[in-house]
Amino acid sequence: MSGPAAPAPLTESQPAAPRLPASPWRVAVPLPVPAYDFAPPHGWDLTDPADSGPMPRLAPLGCRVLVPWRGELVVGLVVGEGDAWGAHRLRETVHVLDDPSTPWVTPATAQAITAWAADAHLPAGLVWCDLLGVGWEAAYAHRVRAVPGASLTAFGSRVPGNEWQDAVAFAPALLDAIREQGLLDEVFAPLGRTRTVLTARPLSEVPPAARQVTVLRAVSPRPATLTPKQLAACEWLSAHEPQPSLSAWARGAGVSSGVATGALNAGGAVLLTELADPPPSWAWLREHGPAESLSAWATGASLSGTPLSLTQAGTLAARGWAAQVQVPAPPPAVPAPAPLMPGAADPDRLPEALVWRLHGGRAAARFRVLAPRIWRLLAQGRGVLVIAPEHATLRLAWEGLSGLAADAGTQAAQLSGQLSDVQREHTWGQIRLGEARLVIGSYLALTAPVADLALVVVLEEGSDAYKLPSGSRAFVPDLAVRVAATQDAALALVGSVPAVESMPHPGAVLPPPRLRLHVVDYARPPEQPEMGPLSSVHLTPGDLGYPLSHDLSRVLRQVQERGRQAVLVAPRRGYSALLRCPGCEHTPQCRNCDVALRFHQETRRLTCHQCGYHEVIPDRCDGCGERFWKARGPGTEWIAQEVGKLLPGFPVYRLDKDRQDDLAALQGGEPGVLVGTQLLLSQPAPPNLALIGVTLADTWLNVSDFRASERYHRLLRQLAEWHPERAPMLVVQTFQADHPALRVLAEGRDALAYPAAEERVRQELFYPPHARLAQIEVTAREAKKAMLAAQELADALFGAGASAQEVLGPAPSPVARLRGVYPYHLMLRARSDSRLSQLLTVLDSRTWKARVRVDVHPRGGL
DNA sequence: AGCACGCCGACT
DNA sequence: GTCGGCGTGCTC
Repeated sequence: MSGPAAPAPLTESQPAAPRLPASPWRVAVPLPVPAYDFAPPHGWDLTDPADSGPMPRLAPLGCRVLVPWRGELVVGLVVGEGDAWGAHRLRETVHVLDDPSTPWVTPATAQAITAWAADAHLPAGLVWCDLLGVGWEAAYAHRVRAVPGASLTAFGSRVPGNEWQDAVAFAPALLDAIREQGLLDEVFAPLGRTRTVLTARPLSEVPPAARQVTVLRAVSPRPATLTPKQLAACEWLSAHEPQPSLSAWARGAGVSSGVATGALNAGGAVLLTELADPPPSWAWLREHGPAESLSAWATGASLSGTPLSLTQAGTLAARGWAAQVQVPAPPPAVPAPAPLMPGAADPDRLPEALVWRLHGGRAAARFRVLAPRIWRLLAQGRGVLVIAPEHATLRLAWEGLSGLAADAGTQAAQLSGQLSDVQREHTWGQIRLGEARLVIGSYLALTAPVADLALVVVLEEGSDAYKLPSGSRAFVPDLAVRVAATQDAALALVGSVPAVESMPHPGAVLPPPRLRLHVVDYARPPEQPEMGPLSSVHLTPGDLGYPLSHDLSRVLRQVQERGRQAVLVAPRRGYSALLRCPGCEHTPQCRNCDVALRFHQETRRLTCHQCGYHEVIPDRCDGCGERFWKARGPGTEWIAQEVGKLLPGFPVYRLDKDRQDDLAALQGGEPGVLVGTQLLLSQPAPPNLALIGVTLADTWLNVSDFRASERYHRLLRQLAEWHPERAPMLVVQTFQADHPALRVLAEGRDALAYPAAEERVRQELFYPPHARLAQIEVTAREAKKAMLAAQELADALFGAGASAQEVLGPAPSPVARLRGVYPYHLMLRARSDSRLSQLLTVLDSRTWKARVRVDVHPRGGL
């Protein structure tokens, strides 16, 4: 390849020593397909400036490349070396986008993620598409020509010639056909980010037509034929010339326009075409410009005393006084680091193990303990990556840690979906060039090319938010383990409470935050359940009060009296979990899924929380024609309504997926009650918080998932440390007041108590961390088809030597029908990752009669 | 994922 | 006679 702008890694070929051919490259494209092999670009193995021996150049691992894909060029990531050249004739990589000395992704990370994808039996492209959030959209100028001496007439009439031409002039498929024959020369040049601005065009470049004006000037000597009035007008004109128009002249001279016309016709004045003075707004733009837009020009000029309307600005620009030019865009604004905390250089008392944990206390306290370690590593010139599961944790981490970077001689960079694409791209560049060595972000930061990575911190490693909802269903902490291990970096698990899986690692624990806990035990009411009014019938066990117990109501009234703040956590959004006919017990169901429809009172709708299907509330019961419904299982709407009845006149706010009230007053310290779902924890705690109520804790336990109680315990711990200083009263209403996940809090035990107990249970039951799980999901439109395919799969597994302990199921999904399909689940349970991967190879042994999907390390029932 | 190919029901 | 449903297969 040659040309004016040869791409970075390619130089003119030198007289080559005998060389082995380079291996193919394995390239992941952002599609749910495996990584495919491509040949290196033409000439790649001939031209390594750094090396003269008979070795092929290595694959540019972690670099982005352009590869031909279905007749077009797509961005791919080099994730490994391909198999030795097989029978398949490989297409060539067209271009390497990144300089191999600063790859887009750290080569070790590229391998770690790809290896995980292989172990999970997922296509590499699917995993990379999920995890690499920035870089797939490369902006480049692309020019083509025919290879010198080649004739492209066989490809048609509109084909590249011998001169370089912009590739957009040709159909991608045509170019690819020529490319495949080796007859296309191509050059690529990266395009920087630009913006369009308005500048004042230099006078010499303003079109002459724009500058010319017709003006009136007096003629001297004055013709003798002028009337007295015409003469006076001409005298005035000679003192005030040039005049732009007859009417302006007449007005100025104080005569009628007839007199002026007459004077002109009599030869007392002439119309001349002259070069005008540039308009003042042009001069303004030349001095103060460039302007971002027409309106910016108009307002800017007007503000500094040069009146300019938007239409005038438009006219001037159209006539050529201003030009639109592309200028390099300035770097986007990125989040500012927090001020430096004191104590960063304090002694570091944290474990030195390869994997360790730090839990308990409050977030700020954990970051204070963590800071000396991070500071030390940064000061040594190494890199640190901090991963948070959601925005609230990310914000706290940024506040608590980002200040360390400046003091340790580097920068902190934030990477999350909160930022714009442009911001993320800019930040990625800073990280890639080693300018920012402290990276704090969401899962999108996991593949960031952090220089000399020494430590990966996973915050709240047990959080379900780490389970990616999209195709790969990856659990981010699993990948963080791999990323850290391949780079010999340590892994720290830091959060309010350790995941049960973290317990085997060494660690530190901070004392639990102060807690005032009150448990309302619904299971121990006086005998004789008593029938109440409609909204509080069956579920009311005795007279404890439902859904707000008398105890909770009493504290809520105190909150109102004292002008404080309270938060109520409801287990679901909407008004109620379901509607039931009091006559025949019929419950409206979703038409696509086997679940009851949720009742939303505000929209008067029944909605499926699985698939989004909704309908208006039926007038009468399908089964018996009854006209009234009974609501069961209170949600946020119901709770908020009860609070409104209990505390008349007291502000009630709501926060869930359906409704996000403006919480400015509450965050400013004004009194009120906030009712919401778990989404509440994504907000800072209101400053005057005196009470947190959990309206029905049992909902977190009634989930068919072995992690349900762990999740419930984590929720309680997070609520307990939510407020950064205070210890609000935590009121938990439950039918299971003796549940150990709750009891350890009541007993003031530390963050390890419950996970440690749970780990012992898991050991007996052969569950994580003592086993590795993978769920195989088999789905089909007919239940029987899915069931039979799942059974065949199970038989194949047993045939391949799986034991009865290793294969659980198949069983229908907890929701038997979802979005119109029937999922069946098969759980694999192995001693080790390698055994699990070995069992999973059975999936690839043949094709199955239903859709099969693997979820390694599944979490959550639904 | 997208896009082709391919085989069976309701219509200009 | 065709248009169009989505099942299956392929992408280096």
